[in-house]
Amino acid sequence: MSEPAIRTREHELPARASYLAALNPAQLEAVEAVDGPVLVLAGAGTGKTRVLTSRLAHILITDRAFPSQILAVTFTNKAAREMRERVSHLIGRASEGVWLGTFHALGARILRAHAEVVGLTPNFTILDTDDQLRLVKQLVQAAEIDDKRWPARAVLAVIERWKDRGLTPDKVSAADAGDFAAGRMLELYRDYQNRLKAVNAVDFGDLLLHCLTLFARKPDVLADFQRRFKYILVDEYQDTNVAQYLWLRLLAQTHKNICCVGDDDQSIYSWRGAEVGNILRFEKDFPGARIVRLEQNYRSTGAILGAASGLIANNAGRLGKTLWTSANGGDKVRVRGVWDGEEEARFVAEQIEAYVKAGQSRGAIAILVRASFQMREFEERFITVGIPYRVIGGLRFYERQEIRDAVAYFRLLNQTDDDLAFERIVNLPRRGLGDSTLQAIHAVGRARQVSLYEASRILVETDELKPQARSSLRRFVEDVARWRGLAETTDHIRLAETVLDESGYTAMWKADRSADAPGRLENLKELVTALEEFENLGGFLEHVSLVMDRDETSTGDMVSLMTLHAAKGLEFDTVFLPGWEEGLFPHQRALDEGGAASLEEERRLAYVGLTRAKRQVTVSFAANRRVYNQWQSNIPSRFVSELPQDHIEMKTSLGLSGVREPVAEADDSWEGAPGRGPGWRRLGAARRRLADATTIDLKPSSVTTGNGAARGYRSGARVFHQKFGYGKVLVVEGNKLEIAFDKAGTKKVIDSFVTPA
DNA sequence: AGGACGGCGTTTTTT
DNA sequence: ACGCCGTCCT
Repeated sequence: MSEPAIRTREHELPARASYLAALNPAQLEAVEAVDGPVLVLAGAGTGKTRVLTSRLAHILITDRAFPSQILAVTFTNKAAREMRERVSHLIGRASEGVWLGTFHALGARILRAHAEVVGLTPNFTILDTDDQLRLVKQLVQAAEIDDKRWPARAVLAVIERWKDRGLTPDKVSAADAGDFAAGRMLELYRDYQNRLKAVNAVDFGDLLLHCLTLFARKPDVLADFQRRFKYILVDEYQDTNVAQYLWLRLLAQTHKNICCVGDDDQSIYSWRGAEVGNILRFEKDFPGARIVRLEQNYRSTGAILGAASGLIANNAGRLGKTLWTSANGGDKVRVRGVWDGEEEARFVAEQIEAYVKAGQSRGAIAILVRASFQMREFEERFITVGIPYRVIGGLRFYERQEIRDAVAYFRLLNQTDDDLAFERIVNLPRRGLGDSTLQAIHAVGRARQVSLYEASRILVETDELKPQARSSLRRFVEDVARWRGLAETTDHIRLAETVLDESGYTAMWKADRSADAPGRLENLKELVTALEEFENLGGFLEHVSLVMDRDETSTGDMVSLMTLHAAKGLEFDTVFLPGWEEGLFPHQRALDEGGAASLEEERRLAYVGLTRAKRQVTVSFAANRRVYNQWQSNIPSRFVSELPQDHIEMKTSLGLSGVREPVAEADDSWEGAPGRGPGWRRLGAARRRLADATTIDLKPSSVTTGNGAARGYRSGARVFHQKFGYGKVLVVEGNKLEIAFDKAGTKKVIDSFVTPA
């Protein structure tokens, strides 16, 4: 330790000893090097979270700083939560007071305290993507730019990339702007920022960008923070964008005790502004920085590590790490070629059944795909044979339509200036306030320079609107006013219930006959329940837009299905990596648009996939795949041939060009599926295979999965299925049902997956 | 205001 | 093929 005068309270010594004793030499170095800048290059599975949490705990336990003098930044709420829990565990009490959170949550906290400096009030709204897009679309149209050629999505993407780079409109150069949006991109960016300010709102990028502006405008405020944060810790440093990097660099200037943990080989988010360059230039920015490499992997077998290392070695410009493990050997990475996507799904399902039969828990198995459309084939297969699974990723709670609608009501009550919220709900449920009414409101708003809500109040006092629209709008305005009044006397939970009820919003979903309406009502209930943890609507709104993430606590022993991106940071005993075909993985679009750099990012993605596995990996590729309902032939991914021979075991058959393997007998190509169907090498063309697909039936063993004693469904019965919604039973075959779903078409399903409707 | 029809896009996604 | 969006029609 560099400072000898560290005093440690007696009673904490044992704890201290134990948490340090649990570290390997490199980890210990990273934890104990608390003073001065440190970059920890942490390979996959080398215990980076342990290092971060131990380091934070170490700073607290050795009394180097008060909790409030520590800034610990993560990218996701999940990571923040985990870090808080683990630190609490290490120090034996709650880690309260530490500035621990995501970049955006911490940015918001700083910004709310000084909102006026950037022209906002402290109760500013944080917009979601929906709002952003609607706003941009309005601006593009107002500027009379062809929105077919320059869709809002693309315009917004440019704005966000600028924000990622820390560029406010005045910092964007003409060259940067280019001829995008008919050369008026910069103008649009300005308009966008002005509109946000006018409605007292920010987007996610602003949470950091406005901080930078604040720091530049108020050196004293910056100096306060710089002095306050004696120690800074950053997780997933390879994912930081320029704005985040600048934010960190500024805050670290006084004490320079910044510790960034990252892995350049796991940088997979450049497409949303992440700069691997940040990690590569760390030493330059923080002279004298100490670099610690964590190279001992505690997760995977030697075979898996060997395969992954061999693959990633094909990338240039790495900082370079040599992962090693004491768990040498292990099963080789299995590589399987199959005929088409359906067969791939069937193969994976059979393998999973075999693993489960052999005693493996389903929760320890994951299928990691490149693109989410690949999931469908697996889901269908799993449903058919009754393998319980869960999809990780997808819609977050806040992104659900009904939640956004409800939140828009709350936002309007919180701040009547929130025009975007107003627009969203003024006619939801339908109140007969259509385009013409909305236009009239907009006109008044523009003329008087007031919010849409204010404009509506003015408008209902005139006779400009037709009587019907006028009374309807008056009713809405009065409702909002009443609810706002109610907020003075009632708690926010009652208020929320009242609003959702009196607005007719709940009734709207109750009247909806579609399959997902009951679920939406459930979600609304959950939303109200979530309110209980907050003192007021404002705090709740912050939480809902910044913190509340998807509900992934669904219980049960289930196989996980997710994209490779969603898998970062997770680990499983057994991992399936399907779809390793040129064009899909690496994805054609990455190859077309990003050149060599994108190919390397795809390769890192493959590396991330492989290193998720502790014990077994199965890579697979299909010769044919239906893409947008057209059959497409593919060759195996170049990544397949980049896997070192010694660590893989490949089985495939004739007909897959680009594979150097000898022809294997069809039957022994398939472990766990002896004697199944004719090997496809004997089939001529895709057409024949198509005909064949319907004749290959379920293996009897497959059908017994699930808890499926006969449930006595009869044909004609109405049933409900978690994923497919309502439907009618057509055929009953043992515990297999053929069901015509109202929305999802006709499917075969195991009876235990449906309930009587 | 709301349903019907046609055109388009269709990698990855946190906050 | 499909679903979403925008436009057009009733």
